[in-house]
Amino acid sequence: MAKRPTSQNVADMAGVSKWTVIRAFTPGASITEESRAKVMAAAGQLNYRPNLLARSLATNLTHQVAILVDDFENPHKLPVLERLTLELQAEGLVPMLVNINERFGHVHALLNAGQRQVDAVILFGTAFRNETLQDARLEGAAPMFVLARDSQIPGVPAISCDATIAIEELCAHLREQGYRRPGFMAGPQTLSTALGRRRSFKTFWVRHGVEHVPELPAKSYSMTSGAEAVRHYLQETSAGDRIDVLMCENDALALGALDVLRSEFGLRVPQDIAVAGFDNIMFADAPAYDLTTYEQPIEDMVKTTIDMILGRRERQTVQLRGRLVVRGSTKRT
Amino acid sequence: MAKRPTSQNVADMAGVSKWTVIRAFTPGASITEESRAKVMAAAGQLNYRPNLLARSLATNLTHQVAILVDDFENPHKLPVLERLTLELQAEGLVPMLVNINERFGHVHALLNAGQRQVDAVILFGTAFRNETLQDARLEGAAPMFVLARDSQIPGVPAISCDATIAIEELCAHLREQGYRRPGFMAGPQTLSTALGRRRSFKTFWVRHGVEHVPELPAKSYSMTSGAEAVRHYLQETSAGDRIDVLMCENDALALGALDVLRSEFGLRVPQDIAVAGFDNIMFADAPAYDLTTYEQPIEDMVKTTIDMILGRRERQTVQLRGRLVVRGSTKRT
DNA sequence: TCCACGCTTGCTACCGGTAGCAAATATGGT
DNA sequence: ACCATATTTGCTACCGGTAGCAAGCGTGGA
Repeated sequence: MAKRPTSQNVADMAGVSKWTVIRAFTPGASITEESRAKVMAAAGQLNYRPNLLARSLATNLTHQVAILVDDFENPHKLPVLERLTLELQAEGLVPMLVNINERFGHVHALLNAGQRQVDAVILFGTAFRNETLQDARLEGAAPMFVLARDSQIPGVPAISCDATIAIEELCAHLREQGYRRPGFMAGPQTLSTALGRRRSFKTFWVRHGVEHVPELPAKSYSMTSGAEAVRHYLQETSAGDRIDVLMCENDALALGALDVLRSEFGLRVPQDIAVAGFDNIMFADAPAYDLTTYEQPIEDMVKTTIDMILGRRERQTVQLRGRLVVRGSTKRT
Repeated sequence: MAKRPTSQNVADMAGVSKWTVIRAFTPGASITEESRAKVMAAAGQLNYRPNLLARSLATNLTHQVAILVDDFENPHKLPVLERLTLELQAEGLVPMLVNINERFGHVHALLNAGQRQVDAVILFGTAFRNETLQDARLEGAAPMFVLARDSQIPGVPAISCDATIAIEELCAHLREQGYRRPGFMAGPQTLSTALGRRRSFKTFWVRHGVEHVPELPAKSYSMTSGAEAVRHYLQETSAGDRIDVLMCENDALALGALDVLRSEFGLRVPQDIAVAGFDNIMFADAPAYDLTTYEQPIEDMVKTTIDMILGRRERQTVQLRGRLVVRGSTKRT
């Protein structure tokens, strides 16, 4: 394969120095129209475009942003990734997608991103331990931003959906519909950065006189875990003691639960039991599910994150307001 | 923020030259255990790691691979992206995710990837015109690979699921179940690279004496388009003339169709009409859908692509065999 | 006519590595 | 002890740009 032409090649052809070539490609640089035309003609012939790698090395700016993701099971990731890539690209930033898993952990990924000199790292909904991000080796690495999750780490801003408001709105709706025996399905609790949804949920019901809120623990944030969790709960609980509304930490769990409630236990939703989720994934809207849920302000979150990355906004944790989406799975009437 | 240390900084601290520092970090380089230890001690102190940008510039290898995606509506993208990122990372390659859309087309993306000196570009299921990829400006750009789609472009290998075998297997199953009035729901046909699924489907039924195979055109590969397409078909067709099995070009279309068949027209699946899809997305397995479908050999496709990128396998178009997944939506018995 | 000034162009030094040659040092055989 | 050979280390040149200074050039005013 032919080697890519460099500014020097273009310069030779146009009969100018390589710096003049560079200037022709630098907006606002000092160059005559005549030289620019000569350069552009030669560049067009040779099919020249500046090497961004070399530019990055010299300017110490790569315009690359790493996005760390660890849960590809959740369909919610897709629309956020779409938005994130779209908006990053609109700002001339290039998204680097990093798959976090057992073999490729946060520290590994962050060190790697650092070596590649990325301008910023977005931890998109990944489950991390606070200590991990405070690893000494990460000193002086690229600035980090936590998206769609909490973060207690000083200096690492989190941009997420305001869980307190969200859960208040959701619960107010559930109470209004007459539900009084709430249960909560929670994802893995091993991480200190667990979402505040569970806490807000309990707080609401305690305030309204419901002391005991059963918890259905799920192994992961997936449909199958949601199915398992509700199956286990129903097998262990007598019909009389059963909850009448199940709030799930996200839609994936909720949809898994819904399937089991209906197809395995023959329960009617929402007559026998209501179900609500969080995220408003595409399938929540399908007639087969018709799930009440809460939509995160994706666009707002993404734009806020990018504004912080570009320094157009103060880098600090913010919680943005989402939107309640009421559907059939919680409408008793 | 403190500037990252360079090999020179480490060298000064360890009392050696910067080249010795580099050698300490180069596997198999000629260096004494003693020097390496000195260097590593200093490097540890300073928290030094080689700058991969500089390395890439010098070696003309970035170990970056661009992945072009244009349809984030399809849930099938997620598991493939997971696998792709996982396997790329396992080979020390970094995935760059590029969102292709109206504002950011193929040529733009390819030129950009070229400027960033990526080692390869993967067109993952994107809808492109042949002429686009033959744009003169793309001369000498990074090698391209088409994943999960056909490609007629010479020099651009496509790695996809063998549609002929897949459709043969699917149709054989449908015929065996007694279905004799097949219909096909096709995605947008504007592109010359349309999938071969439709052709194979017609071929099968013509061979088995079914001359007329109605076609249900969908505007895009999404659930809502699938819903629309089937809605339109049922409104236009009298009950007697109706098909008894609907094959959809992918699962997203199939699930949208299923929802409409059941909830809007009160049809029973598979008794009144059977439905089959393609891709085996997560929700195809849900009790609410229980969709018969065909699973693409994701792992095999991804590994083959990477082998070609790394030059471990000849760069040529291959079609790999997937797996038929029979579920309730086509089981009459 | 001459010089001051502004715009344009070319230059050196640099970003942080790699490649491969040459010098310095270590090892071994006789 | 001494030289041949192998290993280790340092060096120059380079990858393809950027930054900012200095020289070249053209123009206008005195």
